[in-house]
Amino acid sequence: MLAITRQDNEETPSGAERVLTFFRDRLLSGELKAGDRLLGERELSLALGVSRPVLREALRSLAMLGLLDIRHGRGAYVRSADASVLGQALTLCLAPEPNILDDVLQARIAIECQAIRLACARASERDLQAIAATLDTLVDSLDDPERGGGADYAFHLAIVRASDSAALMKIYEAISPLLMRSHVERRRDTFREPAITSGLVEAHRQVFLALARRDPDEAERALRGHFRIGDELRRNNLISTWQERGSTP
Amino acid sequence: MLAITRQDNEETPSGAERVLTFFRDRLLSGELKAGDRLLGERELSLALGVSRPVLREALRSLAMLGLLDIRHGRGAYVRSADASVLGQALTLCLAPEPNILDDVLQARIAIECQAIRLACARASERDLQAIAATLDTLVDSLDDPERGGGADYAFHLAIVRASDSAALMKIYEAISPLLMRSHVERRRDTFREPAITSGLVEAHRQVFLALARRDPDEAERALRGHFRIGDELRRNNLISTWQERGSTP
DNA sequence: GTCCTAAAGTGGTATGACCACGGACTGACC
DNA sequence: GGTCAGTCCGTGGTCATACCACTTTAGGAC
Repeated sequence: MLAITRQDNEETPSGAERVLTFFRDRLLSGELKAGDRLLGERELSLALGVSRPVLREALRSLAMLGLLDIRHGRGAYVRSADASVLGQALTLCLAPEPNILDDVLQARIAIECQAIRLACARASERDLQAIAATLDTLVDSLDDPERGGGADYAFHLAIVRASDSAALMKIYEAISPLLMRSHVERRRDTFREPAITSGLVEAHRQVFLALARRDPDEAERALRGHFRIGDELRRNNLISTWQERGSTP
Repeated sequence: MLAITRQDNEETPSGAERVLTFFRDRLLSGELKAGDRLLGERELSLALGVSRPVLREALRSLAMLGLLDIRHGRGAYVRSADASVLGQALTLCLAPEPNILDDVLQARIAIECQAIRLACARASERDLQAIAATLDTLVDSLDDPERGGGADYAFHLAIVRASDSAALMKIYEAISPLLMRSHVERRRDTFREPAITSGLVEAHRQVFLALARRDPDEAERALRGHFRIGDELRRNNLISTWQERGSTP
């Protein structure tokens, strides 16, 4: 059901509902595909038998869900499925939860560990080359926190992409905004010392090698190890920060 | 950003935008919390300086995102974060993808495997008892496909819940609708013979025991084994179906 | 006290008009 | 002939107003 406010039993699908179901059906069935242009609001409202404000409410709602791209003076276009809406919805859903920025890492680990297993079986040579390229970028940008962070993300994203699973990819994109916020937040706690960064590269290399050898168990093990190390580093930094504060109140 | 159609640079936040950001901010900051009742549309439109149709567009959009519950004759209430919207958004995002009902199983495996690892560390005694209860239901409803399917889902859901990770839980709820469709679709391919069902119970029991022993590696191994067996069964059934069709065209 | 009814308040819809933006056509100018 | 400017048309964006449908509630009849 696209319409939220509805749970009654098949009465008269009041105007706005009709419009929503009308588009939902056509979007799900593929009759309306990305890039298609909708009729004008006036014609549509006439065709669907509703007033223009009602039609607009439905259209705006669909735009809010990221399904339509409505542009002033031009018209409404069907938008290609976009994970950004998912990310927004997830952010809003998880907003009231405590420690969500820590918790979202669990989802990240979940997706990536399964993705790398699939990637071991499905990754094409081009996928592997793409991942290797992100590794090169990672090495090149060790001293640049900004670029380095981007390369890090690109590496992990490339792995998920190599899994060739649309579901894993969409979910990963959906949690990406929260992942970014989490990453930014813990930048305050993590220092990139040379010893750490070199270890970081090595960890990524191990993950990549296991993947290139098409060894799922080893790849997942390496990946989990990589995550665990990062977690411990952050924890240690937090501890030492506390200790410093304790000694100099 | 809650508003999709906007990417320009800080011009005049046209009416509808103002309303959207107004509510988005108050929802994210917690100033508006679940259960709160909004002012009437007429008062709100007056207070925010927009016309009622515009105000309604924004309100309906928020309702579409599951953030508001608007009821005729009563008013608009802030809704507690609900994963059902996520599920709908995910369904619409994944609609154009081929074989999405198979692919969503990868996401399921990803979430559950990480969830059971966390559950090994975090599950309370009550969590374990809840999981055990679903196992009992599963055994009791072996001959009832309907109840059996429900018990099966309840078992896996209880594991995710025991992980005590809001993110994993929300995502699992989000993919649940697709999971259901997937389950229904492959009911046509899977026959529940006595030998299979007994094996099914045993597989679930092994998963539960490993979890109760708080052994993450073993628990994940058992869970992956359970998924793999189900996959192979389905594949074999498909093969035999094809062979039958081939022999009797 | 209980029940029914009517009024008030709420969201739902419709109409019509006007404004703002974008593109296309057409004309003049180079 | 090509290019640029202005105008016009179609589009979404907004507004005001009126009326309808549903829910609740308060008042009156019993």
